[in-house]
Amino acid sequence: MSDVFKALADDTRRILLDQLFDQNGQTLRQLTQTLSMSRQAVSKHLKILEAANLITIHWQGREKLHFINPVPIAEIVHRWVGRFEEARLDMLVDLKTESETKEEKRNAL
Amino acid sequence: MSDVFKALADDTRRILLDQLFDQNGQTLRQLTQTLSMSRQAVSKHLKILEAANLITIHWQGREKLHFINPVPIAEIVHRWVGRFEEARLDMLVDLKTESETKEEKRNAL
DNA sequence: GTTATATGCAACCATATGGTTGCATGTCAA
DNA sequence: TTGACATGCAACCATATGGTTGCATATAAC
Repeated sequence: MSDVFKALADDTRRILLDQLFDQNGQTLRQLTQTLSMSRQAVSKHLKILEAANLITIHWQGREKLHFINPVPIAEIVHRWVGRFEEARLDMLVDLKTESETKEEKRNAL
Repeated sequence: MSDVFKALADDTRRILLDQLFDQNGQTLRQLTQTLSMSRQAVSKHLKILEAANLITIHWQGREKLHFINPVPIAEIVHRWVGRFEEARLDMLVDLKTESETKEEKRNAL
């Protein structure tokens, strides 16, 4: 869970996911081409994405194919979105009662 | 956008958001109490959350109150969830056609 | 079989990150 | 006004992170 957030925190790794959303199953070499960094750097990023279960690897001869694995993140992020959604609704109430006291405000959510 | 992901990547900061989901508008001192680290460390984390627009600050005398700001993240994360949802549906197709060729597989998503 | 291609592994490096401590400042309360 | 309390600021430190390069290995192509 922590791994997923950490994996998503890096710009390069989000770009890599973008790449795979665009065309799934690309090789390391392919994914490297659009980025301005070494193959090894990209490989490290992909390893982190794999460890976070955001992508899966399929070997085909000497080529390493990368596929998006959307299952685990969906639930996790959903949980967080859900909580922020609730908070958003409650915030509307918050705005309406701008003049309330500190104690009341503390208990608003 | 990048800031939001980076802010969420840290365990302590997610705990802090948890704290605020539990009781909104807590002071720095209050938020520090449950964590086993210095007030200054917590203050830094809160600064990062504020910079990412995930919380907002209200000063009340010498006390700094922290409130969750759910608006910006909701949209951003929604975008990502949406894409992963799409990918999840497509992956079902993927699984069904396990025996397809590499080229076909590359174009599956 | 030889050469080119796709990748892994390991050492190394600069900077970012998450924490600390010490001191300064502003506000509340006696 | 004096003291306690809530916070900020700055320097400092250890480790994590994101990148590099050089070399090794396995597969494909000629």
